[in-house]
Amino acid sequence: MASSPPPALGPAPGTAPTSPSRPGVLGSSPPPTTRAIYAALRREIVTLALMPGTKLSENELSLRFGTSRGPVREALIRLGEDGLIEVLPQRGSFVGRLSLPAIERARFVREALEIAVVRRAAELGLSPGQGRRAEASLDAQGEAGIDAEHFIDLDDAFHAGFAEGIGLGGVWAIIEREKTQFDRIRFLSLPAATPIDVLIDQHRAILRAVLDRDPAAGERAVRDHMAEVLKIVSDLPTRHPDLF
Amino acid sequence: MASSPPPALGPAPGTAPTSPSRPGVLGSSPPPTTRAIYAALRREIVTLALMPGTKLSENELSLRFGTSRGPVREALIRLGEDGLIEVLPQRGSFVGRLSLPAIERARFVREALEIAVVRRAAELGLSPGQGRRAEASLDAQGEAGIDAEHFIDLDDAFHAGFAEGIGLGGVWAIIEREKTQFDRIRFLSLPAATPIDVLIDQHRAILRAVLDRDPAAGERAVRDHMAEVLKIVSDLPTRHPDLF
DNA sequence: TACGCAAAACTAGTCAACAAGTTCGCAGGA
DNA sequence: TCCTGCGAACTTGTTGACTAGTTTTGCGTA
Repeated sequence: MASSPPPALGPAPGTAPTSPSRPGVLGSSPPPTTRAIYAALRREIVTLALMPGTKLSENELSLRFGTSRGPVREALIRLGEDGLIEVLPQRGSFVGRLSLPAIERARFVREALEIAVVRRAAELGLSPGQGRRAEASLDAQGEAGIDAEHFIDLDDAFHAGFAEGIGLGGVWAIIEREKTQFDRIRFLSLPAATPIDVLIDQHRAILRAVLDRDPAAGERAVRDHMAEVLKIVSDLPTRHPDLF
Repeated sequence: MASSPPPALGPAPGTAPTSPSRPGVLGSSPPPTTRAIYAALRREIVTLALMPGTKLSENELSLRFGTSRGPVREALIRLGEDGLIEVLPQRGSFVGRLSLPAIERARFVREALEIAVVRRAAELGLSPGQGRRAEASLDAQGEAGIDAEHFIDLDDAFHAGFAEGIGLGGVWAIIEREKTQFDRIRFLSLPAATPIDVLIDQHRAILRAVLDRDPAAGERAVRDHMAEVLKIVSDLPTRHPDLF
């Protein structure tokens, strides 16, 4: 590898430099190679391009990405820390299967944190700029329409906005980490998912509560919104038993 | 290193096999070497045996633990993921400094999650066994008295009990992750800390609310309890400016 | 004495080879 | 046909050398 010209980063399907914002308070930027591998694999796992249970060989991956096993190994550690893969010593690394308890736990955590965030946002109020940006996001969400992946990005940004609005952007990083669990089922059940219009209405209700400075209404709106996930989940294990 | 008989794991001050329970839903047990190094360093950082800002050289550490740089490196990655160290490429790894925003964020997250947990515990009720164990923990806390480190263990177990009681033990893993931030300041200000009696009274209030099936009272009790941290924090940066 | 530059002594990042363990398949016998 | 056991082909874990970058040190010069 040191003798031949390195062909840069590999022929991964979706190697967009997605940056799921390190949760840590400290900078600690991983080296670009490890980071790129992490981002690529993470994306593929979340979008179910890599199905749960798939074997991930360090050797194969290092071949595919054109590096040695070292950086691949470090990326796998990070993914393991995120609960996305499972490393069985001397046996192999596997894409983590979906787990109903894990999904319920993620829902619980997200609900608790978003309620706290929205409540505080309603108490403190948003700056005019933040309010305007939230409104703009709502419009953009309506226009996104069919493009589900784009809508998801806007969705995330909308929610993250409240955490940043109260000066606790780091909280969104934690939510994002947990959210991964139902991002996977979201991609699994995109057709059957809740109509986007309904989601946007719920977003609108949350924003209105915050702008009205009404914490209780905000909490109710968030609870409604989070309940949507439950509807999607219920019959999933019977429809896709191999993924659980 | 390969020629001489490996002297097992090194002469670390506190190499007790502390197991801060991996948060991930999946098993993913790291290899014992990495895990031991991680546990030892984590303990030293949290107890301030390693002061914020201290340089951690991969070379030095590998020498100290009697391994190569590989496992050390992997342990450092995990610590970085926990926000306990900061690794600056080509410059060095450093024990993370304390940060008021990070501490406030941790407090916010813990409060939000514990409120949600205690509320649900109050709604669902505890099993007789769980109730008895919580009572027993209260007694033990009283007996722990001076032994601060032992009290902290009991404290954690008491709180974790509620999460497990509602079948969401994983939630405590997230709290524990965040809690690290004020574990460090707890060790910093042990003498000036809130008297243990007060803390036990607050614990008792939380448990009573849960046993009385009174979610609102539970939330108030948790809020009171979490407010203690704020009292400790306030004048810390002025007393220990070098740690921030 | 004070300044500037160059070399040496660090740092983490990467790599390829080796070690130890697990799994799978095939050959041979009952 | 079925069971047993050996071996080959995997897997991750560990190692020490090498690379590229940063910081520090100390010497030579003004």
